[in-house]
Formats: sequence, structure tokens, C-alpha cells
Amino acid sequence: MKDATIITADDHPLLLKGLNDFLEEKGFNLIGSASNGQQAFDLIEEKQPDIAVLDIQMPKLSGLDIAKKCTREGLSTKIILITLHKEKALYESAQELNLFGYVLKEFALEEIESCIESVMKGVPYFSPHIRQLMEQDSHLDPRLKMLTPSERKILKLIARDMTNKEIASKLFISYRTVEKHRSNMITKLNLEHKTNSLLIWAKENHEQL
Amino acid sequence: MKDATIITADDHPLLLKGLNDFLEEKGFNLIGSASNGQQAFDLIEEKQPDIAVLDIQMPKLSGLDIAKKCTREGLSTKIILITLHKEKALYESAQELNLFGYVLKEFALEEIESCIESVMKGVPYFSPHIRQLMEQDSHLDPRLKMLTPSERKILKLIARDMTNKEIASKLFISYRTVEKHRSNMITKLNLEHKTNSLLIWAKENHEQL
DNA sequence: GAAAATTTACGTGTTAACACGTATTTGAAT
DNA sequence: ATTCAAATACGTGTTAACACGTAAATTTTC
Repeated sequence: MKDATIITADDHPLLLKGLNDFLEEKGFNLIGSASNGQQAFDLIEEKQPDIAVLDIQMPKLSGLDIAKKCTREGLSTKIILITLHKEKALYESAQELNLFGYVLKEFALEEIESCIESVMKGVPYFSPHIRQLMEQDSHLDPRLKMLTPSERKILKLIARDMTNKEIASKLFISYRTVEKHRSNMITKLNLEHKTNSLLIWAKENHEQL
Repeated sequence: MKDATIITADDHPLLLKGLNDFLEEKGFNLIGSASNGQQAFDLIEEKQPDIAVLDIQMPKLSGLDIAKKCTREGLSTKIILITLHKEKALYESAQELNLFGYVLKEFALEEIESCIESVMKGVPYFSPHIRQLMEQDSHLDPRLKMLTPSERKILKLIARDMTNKEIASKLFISYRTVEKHRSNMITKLNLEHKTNSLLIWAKENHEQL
């Protein structure tokens, strides 16, 4: 069962060593390893492994970029991403790309093992941890759910440093409308009644918008 | 020479495994390992190792917090920090705390080995990489050097969401003075002449302040 | 197809953040 | 002792961001 071929890639040598050591100790069939995205993709093309365990953030080519290229070029390598961040977008695009797993770096080693073993059987594995986080949106500010679609759109533009007038002309609406949305959002988000509170909030929370 | 006692701590199991495996392969005298900050500090107190290799970002107690506590409690353990980010503040506070080394996660394993060996001899080790980055301030916005001390102080407070009046009363100066500093900073930093340009800039660049 | 939510928009008023000029004081360097 | 940068502060004016109320048009939902 453990004869499925695996390659790994990470730009952090320590982490890569930890991962490779671990896989070898557990008897997995590790056939290659890369320290950046381009190398990783070349390796996948050359060796056509069954599984590739990739870091998301790598110089030149990210793990996600690699997943896209593999899909485009019809490579059947199943991809497991390892990352520091819980990004919802990834989870959502898992179906479109050949993403078979998604593991956080802080997870226990057992979880990584489970993930690889599951993927070997062809069963996608997304940790219960992640499921929970994603589906409950528990890491998101619950107040965000109070906002309507238009409000959200405007909030994103605020986070991109646009003024009410700029937003208004971009969206072909009156700047007074934008002002109103802003005011409503401040109420909904229960922010301090200071002049730039919304801009500040948008800047600080732009990740989750 | 390699009989100096070492403990390690990191909340990412893979990285911790990589680090520990590496140290043991190289024949270092690894006597303990922790997976979070509190555990790490307890371990240092208990075993009083010569060297502690700590991740900066850990739950509960960060690597820097641990360094502070060790200094306060007179522990002589020499601390090496491992981190993802190049933070200037760390480099600057190295002298005050018992920080003996500072290594980026993307560094090669050899560099980590060099660092530990150097610290064993009592010689602080800050990678040439980091030196270069820090001293050239190449990653810093050169415009920051245009700012005077007072301006910088105010800019930091702006980044902490304080209004001119709040800053003024905190610093016991007139809010008009703060306004003037703000205006001058906008000119010096060559920002867009929009109402919130300085707040935006401060928010986006608060890391390097 | 009626009810509810959302989007659009304005009137009116307040405050914070800026521009630009000017001016005094202070501390450090020479 | 003088010079010069920095810190302090005000006058005056403009603009952007908010509060709060109101209200019509549109879309969604049931």
C-alpha cells in the first residue's frame, strides 16, 4: 500500500527535512524533493509521482500555481498542500483543481500521515480542524455576516484606499449612497464613533473580506 | 565541544522534527523539546540548558517573551530565535535581551549549524543575510529616514488608531502641533494629497515603524 | 403577488484630517 | 557665541468622513 510514489517541496529547509524524515521513517516511497516551486513542478513532470506534498508559499511558483499547471497539463499527480494559513479560497477551489488534501503546518504528524494514506486510496482528505474552521467560519468576524453584499463590496474598496467619491464613480452610484452604506456598516459592526473607524477596521481586517 | 545542552521549541511539528533530527544527526546534545512557549519556558527553568532554539511565533508565550522572562529571572540560557519574518525590532533588542542568534526559517541547514556552533563559543551570530537586510535597511522605505524622531513617534501612534487630539494629550502637546507634524510627514513621504493618506500609509507600513 | 430586505439617494449638520503660511522656543553642533 | 534643525503652536480655509432622518426603487423571498 505504501508503494505510491511521493515527492515533496518546501522552501524552508528545516520543514522539508522534517517532512522527508518523517515520510521515510513511516516507510513511504519518497522519490524526490524540491526546495522551490519551479523545481517542484519540473520534478512532477519528470517523475510523475502519485502524490506531491507542496508548501503553498514558495518562491517563483506557489503550491497553488503548481496545482493549476498540473490540471492544465493533464498530470494525474494528486496534490496535498501544506500551509501556515487557513485560507478559505483554497478550500473552495479544491474541487476544481486536483487538490486532494490541505494540511496546516501546526497539525500533528499523525494527521499528515492520515492525510497521505487517505489520498493514496484516492479519498480527498481535509482535516476536521479545517472543515470546522471553514464551515463554521469561526475564524471570521461574525459581524461580517451582518453586512449585505453591497456593503461588503464597498468595504473591500475602502480597504483599497478608495474615497467615497472614487467608490461612487467606480460603482456608478451617488457618493451619498456610499456614505450611507458606510454609516450603516459602522452601526452594524458596532465600531467606535470616530471619524476613521471604518477605514481602520477595513485595513485591519482586509484579510477576511 | 558539542556537549553544550540544547533545548528546542516550535509549535509546528514538522519543523520541530526537522530541527531535532538535524541536531541529533549533527551530534548536538539535545536534551529536550517543547511544542509551545509555556512548555518551552518550563523546560528552560527545569533543565537550564546552555542554548535554547525557539520559534518566535508560538501560542501563549512567544520566543521573545521567553527571552524577556529569562533575562528577568537571571537565567543564563543563550537564546537563538527562528522566525519567518525579518523584523528589525528583534535585531535591535538583541543586545538588551540574551538573544544570541536570529535565524530565518528559509535559511539553509548549514547556517543553522554555524549559528549554534558560534553561540556555543559565546559569540552571537546574526546571519550575514540578516545583517545586510537590517543594516542596509534595504527592505525599509528610505523615506522613513527623512522623518524626525518626533514625527516617527507620532506616526506610530497614528498607526495605533489614535486621533490628533488623542496623540496631543498623550504627548502633552497641542493638537495643532500634531497636525503640523502630520502635514509635514505627508510632504516628506510624498504621499497623495488625500485626506487619509497618512493613516493609510501608517497602517500599511506599521511593520517597519 | 404581497411582504421583507436591499439598494439607491438626499438634506443637514458635525468633526477630523489635511494645506499653507507664519512664528517662537529649544537643543545640539561648530 | 552663533547657527541650524527640530519641536512647538496658531490662523485660516478646504475636504472627507461620519450621524441621523427620510424615502423611493428594486430585488428577494415566501
